[in-house]
Amino acid sequence: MTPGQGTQAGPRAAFELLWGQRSAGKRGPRPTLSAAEIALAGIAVADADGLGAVTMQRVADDLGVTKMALYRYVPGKVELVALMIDTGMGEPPRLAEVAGGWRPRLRAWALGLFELFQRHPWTLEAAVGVRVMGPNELGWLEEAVAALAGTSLDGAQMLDVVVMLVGHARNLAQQTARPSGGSTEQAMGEAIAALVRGREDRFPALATALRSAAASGAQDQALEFGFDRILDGVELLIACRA
Amino acid sequence: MTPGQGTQAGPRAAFELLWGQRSAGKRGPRPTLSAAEIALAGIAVADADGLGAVTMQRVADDLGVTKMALYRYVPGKVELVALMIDTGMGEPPRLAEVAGGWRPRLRAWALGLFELFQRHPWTLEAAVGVRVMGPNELGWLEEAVAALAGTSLDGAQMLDVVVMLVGHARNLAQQTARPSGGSTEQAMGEAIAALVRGREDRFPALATALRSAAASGAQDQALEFGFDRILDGVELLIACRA
DNA sequence: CCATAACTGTGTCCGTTAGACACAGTATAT
DNA sequence: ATATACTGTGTCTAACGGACACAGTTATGG
Repeated sequence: MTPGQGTQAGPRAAFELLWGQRSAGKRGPRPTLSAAEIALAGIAVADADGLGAVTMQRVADDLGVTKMALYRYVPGKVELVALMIDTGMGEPPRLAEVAGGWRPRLRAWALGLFELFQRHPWTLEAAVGVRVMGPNELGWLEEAVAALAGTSLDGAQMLDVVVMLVGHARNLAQQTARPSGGSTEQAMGEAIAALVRGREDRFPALATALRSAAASGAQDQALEFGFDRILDGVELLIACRA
Repeated sequence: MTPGQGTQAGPRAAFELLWGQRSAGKRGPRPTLSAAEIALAGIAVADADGLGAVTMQRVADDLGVTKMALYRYVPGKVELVALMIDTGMGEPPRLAEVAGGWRPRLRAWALGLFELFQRHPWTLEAAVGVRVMGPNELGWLEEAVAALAGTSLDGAQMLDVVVMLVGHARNLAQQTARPSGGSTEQAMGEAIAALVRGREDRFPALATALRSAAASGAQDQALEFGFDRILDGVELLIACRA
């Protein structure tokens, strides 16, 4: 797409990289790198300077090799980013150790996902659109569905609940992302308030809501608030089905 | 960021483009274009061939001018994309005409947002991270908050509810996006099922959930399901506060 | 023990991208 | 009529992802 029309590899190559194991033919010089190392270097770059700074050149420089050497381990940049995402997710949390049934477990799961998005903000812009999920990402999904296994929900509903939680964690991480320390309510509130100021006639409801929010001083509860509402709704459904 | 280090204009330029009015000095030749026209051309390109195809060159070609002519109206590409987003949103829906109080109104609002994401899928990858909101985007927000104006919620809670709905609509549009007609449950379900197949031992809960979902045959209810759960939770809160 | 075959990393090249800048043409105000 | 402000164009650059040929390295088969 972007430059040079790229390799028309398609999602096939990404699948092989994420799920296939290195067959490791034995002949030839020892590989000085591995796809995992490259992914880690890319993650380091993305964490430090954003996804835009992740360049084959930059990653190669940080690893002390030439840009083209990376293509021995990684089919292309999109596949590298896909591997970065799955590597950055890491092992899914062990929810079986969380006591209290499905609700505290799902809550811990969603909170962990949110913290992950905060730790690696670039995943928000990297993991968009239809893409191939990796083993770790699927493992996260498995854990969440497993937490709902005992309930009266059917399979489709379980998946829908998980999608809801992902959406909320993701969307909230997105707004609390960049400006170096600004918290959720603060970042969003101040940005919007600055726009509404002087235009209260065009946005009256928004203006009063912002005044009320600023007066009550309650901050950074959007994440918890959303989880509470969603889980309340789910609990209601579970109760109705029993 | 990406190439050529770009203009270090910052969000200032985006704000001017989105909120400032063209002062329109009178001397010189008639401008053959306007920022709005350029944004519409960019939207057409993005709708047809994706955000990756939106190039200054491509947009300029479609408008019958040179690439550099665009820079007379638009500070740079990021500002153009910002204007594309706000233009693509269009006028916010008139919720006052929806009968039945806050719940049907919020539902209609969120559904409209979802349809908008489906109509312009590129907004999903364009509108990430902290960015300057435009007048239309703020107008959408105003409508949603206004729908909640009569309830017992305080300002911060109203904003939190809206954030939740945005997150769900966005996240769901993201999964039903590309593969040309694949519906939500189908697209996500089939993609995941293909990965789980042959690995049922690693993802047991997921495997049974997928089997159950496939058996029940219920499809494309993830959107409605999420809205119902969220609004149930909100209704519960409103009832508790009264 | 040696030759072959497979594998690795490097250098060079290409097309495309966003944007800078100087220039020529045009329409209005004085 | 002339100066001034504005428009669109052509040319240039740095950086990007990726193709490709090549030289160096190591395990394997004879």
